Amino acid sequence: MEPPNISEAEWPVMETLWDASPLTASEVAKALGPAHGWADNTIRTMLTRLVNKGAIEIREVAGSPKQFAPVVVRDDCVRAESESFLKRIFRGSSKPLLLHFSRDASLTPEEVRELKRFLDESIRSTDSH
Amino acid sequence: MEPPNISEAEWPVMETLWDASPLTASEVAKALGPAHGWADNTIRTMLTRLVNKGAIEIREVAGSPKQFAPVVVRDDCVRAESESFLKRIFRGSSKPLLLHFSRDASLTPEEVRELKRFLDESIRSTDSH
DNA sequence: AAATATTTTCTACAAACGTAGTGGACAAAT
DNA sequence: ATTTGTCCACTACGTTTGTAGAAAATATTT
Repeated sequence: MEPPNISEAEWPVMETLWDASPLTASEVAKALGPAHGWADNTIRTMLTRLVNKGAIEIREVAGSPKQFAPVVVRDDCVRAESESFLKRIFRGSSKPLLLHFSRDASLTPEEVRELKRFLDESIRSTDSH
Repeated sequence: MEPPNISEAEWPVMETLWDASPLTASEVAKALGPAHGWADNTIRTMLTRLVNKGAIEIREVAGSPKQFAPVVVRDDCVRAESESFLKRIFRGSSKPLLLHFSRDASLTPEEVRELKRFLDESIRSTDSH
């Protein structure tokens, strides 16, 4: 099950549902807050489209508003988007990507330590033979 | 000058021109090769649209096919896309992004060293005062 | 010049996106 | 029950994207 394409505007909606679900449409709207300046109906439209895409599903609850919950796992969507991004913008090559994002990362020293550990591990697992 | 939005399909065209320019439409088509399976006219349409977006420009040459050349700098486009990607998919937070892409990066030990240097620098530039 | 190949300009058209309005259905409050 | 508020199903509509055909304008070859 390839995760469906989630459009730019749809991402915040998905994030909301990944953070907490199931939620009714108005709960989603409340969670998103006024920051986006979206009319309620806009959010409902996005929810409908996400249902059609198979990204989320409806939970019918007798006598009360419908609820929505993710079907696709966030991690899968992140992976898919990341892969496509890597290919498209960095020609599929991780190193330049990592360099790019390292430059402006403004991480704390602990975060840097953690990352370096990861990098070391990625070597070890690579040159196994 | 904010770089204009370059769509998914348009990126390979831009890359071609960033690699070598100016090129005529058919040179672009040749450079792209048959891999994409695009009709020539498709490529021409993309070129026209990129001109309209201000991403590339036409160099008129009397008595021979028009040539196209980038107006926007690759690095600016990469930066813009990267920022939007970081915000959208990783909630603006570099660390998870770096972790994600480190995992499957399969870098050589030298590359890892280089990256670590960059990470260290990003600390230093942060706590400067 | 006539025929042929190439280039360029227009037009097309469906799917996806961003953004929402309308109007009916249903539930809650008076 | 009537009003009022909420929810939801439909419809709308301009833009961007992916993909290209048709036809006119030019250039090239014979």
